Amino acid sequence: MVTIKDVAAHAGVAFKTVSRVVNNDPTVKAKNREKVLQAIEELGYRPNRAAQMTRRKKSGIIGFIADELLRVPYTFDLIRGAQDLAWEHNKELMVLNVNVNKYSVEGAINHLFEHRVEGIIYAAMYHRELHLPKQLEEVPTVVANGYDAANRFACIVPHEQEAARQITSRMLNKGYKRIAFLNLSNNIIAGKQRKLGVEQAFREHNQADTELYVESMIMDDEREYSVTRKRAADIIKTFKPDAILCGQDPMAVEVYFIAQSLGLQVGKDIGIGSFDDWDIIPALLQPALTTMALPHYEMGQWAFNYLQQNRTDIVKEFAQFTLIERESF
Amino acid sequence: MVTIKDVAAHAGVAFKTVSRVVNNDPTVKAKNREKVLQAIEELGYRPNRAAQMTRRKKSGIIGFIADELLRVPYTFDLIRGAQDLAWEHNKELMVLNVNVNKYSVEGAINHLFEHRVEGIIYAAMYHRELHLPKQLEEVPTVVANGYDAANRFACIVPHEQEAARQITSRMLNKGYKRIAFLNLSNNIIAGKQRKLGVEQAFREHNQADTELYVESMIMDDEREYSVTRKRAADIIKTFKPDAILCGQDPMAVEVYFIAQSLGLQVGKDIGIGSFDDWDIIPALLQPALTTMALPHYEMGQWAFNYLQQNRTDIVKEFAQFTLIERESF
DNA sequence: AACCAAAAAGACAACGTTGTTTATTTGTTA
DNA sequence: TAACAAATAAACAACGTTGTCTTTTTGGTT
Repeated sequence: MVTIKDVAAHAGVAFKTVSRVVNNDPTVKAKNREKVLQAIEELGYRPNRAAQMTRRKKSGIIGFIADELLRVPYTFDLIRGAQDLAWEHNKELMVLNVNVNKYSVEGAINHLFEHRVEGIIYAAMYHRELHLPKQLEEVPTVVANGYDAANRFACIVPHEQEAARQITSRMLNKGYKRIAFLNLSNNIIAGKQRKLGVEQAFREHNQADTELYVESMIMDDEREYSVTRKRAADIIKTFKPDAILCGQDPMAVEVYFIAQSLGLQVGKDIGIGSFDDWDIIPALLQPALTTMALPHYEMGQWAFNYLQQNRTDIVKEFAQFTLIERESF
Repeated sequence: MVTIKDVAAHAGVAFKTVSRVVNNDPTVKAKNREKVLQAIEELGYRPNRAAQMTRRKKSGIIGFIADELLRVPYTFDLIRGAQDLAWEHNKELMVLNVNVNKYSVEGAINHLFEHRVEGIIYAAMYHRELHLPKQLEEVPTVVANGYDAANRFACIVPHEQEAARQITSRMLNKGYKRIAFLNLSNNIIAGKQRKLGVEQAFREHNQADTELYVESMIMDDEREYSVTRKRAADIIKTFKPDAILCGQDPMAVEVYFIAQSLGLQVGKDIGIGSFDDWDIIPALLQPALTTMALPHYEMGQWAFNYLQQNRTDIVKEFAQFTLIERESF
């Protein structure tokens, strides 16, 4: 590979002068700068980051640990959010996809430490409490889409309750009166907090809580989908809601099928809303599904910025969902 | 940060001895090795990769350029496939997500070159011909899920035709006789080649081609979904197929809705098959959708192995889809 | 105990940069 | 034109490793 010395020889200057040009040091005369730039061009010189790192004692690398199963499609936006900013700041994001069965989180951290990362973003697949290894305390760390159980690190999580309040409020404003909320499991944070948000909206609208039906459902497993569908059908038949709020878009798919089977036209006979903005699902449904989009991209950005600004305050930041209005209610 | 010299001082040996221990050099006496290992443990020493890189003149980093829109959920498996192997070989994967609007491919390549990557995996979002920058010729490069228009690099692509042949053959074997193939656009490779595969299966089964109806549809845009759905309904009514093969799983969702609206029970009154194994969609549908899974993980692995083995042969490898049998036909 | 070969450990240079110190060139003023 | 300060360029050390060469230690043989 071409080194700074090759460029210097080619341009007929000291190699330190080349270094100055590369680093935009203003104390290089225009004529020499020109010569050097031309030599760089001709030889195709590119600075060696590893050498820069050793000398500067800064890596310019931010570690990104992607918690276990980054299968949920939109979580990739977490990476994109961080990476787009990293690019702007001329830093590298080193993404390690941690699979509990294969390489442990500790292993990933070790890797990153060997690269002398300037900080670590730990991103969880879904909003949850995390028990993070002590090692992470050695380097600035920020958690995205989850929070540290021991409250050692700053974090950003989706504002579940507010999102639920907003979409429910929107439904009530549109005139829907009787809402069935097919919530996620009550064992996970999203389920717990969204329920609070829905109830809050009902209170704020002075809506009788008898007009609200909440049931928690599990949709973690393929085998449970048909159970979900049957149960949802029962609820529609017995509670007779004029709108259904689904805990996540995949559940909305089930509800659309039920609605069709019952001869109910979504958006007309029954309103449907949801959470996530899961990949192409909302657009695929007809009418297209109105849903609260998870703020993954924003969380990725926030996490990067937190590190970039050398912050050390242990905050818990809430990221706002975005209401994506389509035609389902 | 703790350096090799700190460890040496702590253990009371020359720093070179520490280096030997770290690199498993057998010419270190057990007693010294013990002392060094203990010092490493006590001080929490971790080798500095950047320093190793400069001295060894090898980076141990493989670049991974993720073509524009890695939004399609399962394409993340390409990264996983490569990264899992990288991990095994104690190498780092440096993933750059290239967005045509923001940073160009050239910019990404420059970044990677500055890190002195030992090779580059260029992964396309969907199977297509690529016009890759000349710069890539400077370093071992392999293309995944696409191929270089100028045939300068080895590549691996999904075996579209064979996949189509297999699933069609499976349908015919199961007794379906009259198949409507709602193909992807004929302008893209997957569309073109899958059509060939379907036709091949028909020939191999001595099935009259009048029993096959093929129509290419575009599903690139939300606004086209309802068009797709209407057109598909027409085809079912006029061609009266006993099975429908969909060009991609999202299209199958549309077809399920149509089937339900026509009172047809999927898997009984009409068989449905598809391509992609797109995220949770196949499992979400009821009955669950039988589909040909795209071999993204395998392509990622193959690409890494190609580089790892220092191959230079310009091959075009075909990756086999996997038939995921569920209950839709 | 002296010798010697083999094993082990140490010393020192090198990798490609940048930081710091020193030397040279340039331009201005007397 | 001599003097001098400021601007520019060069020289050299340093970053944390590993490669190479040299020295020391070890243990077996005479």
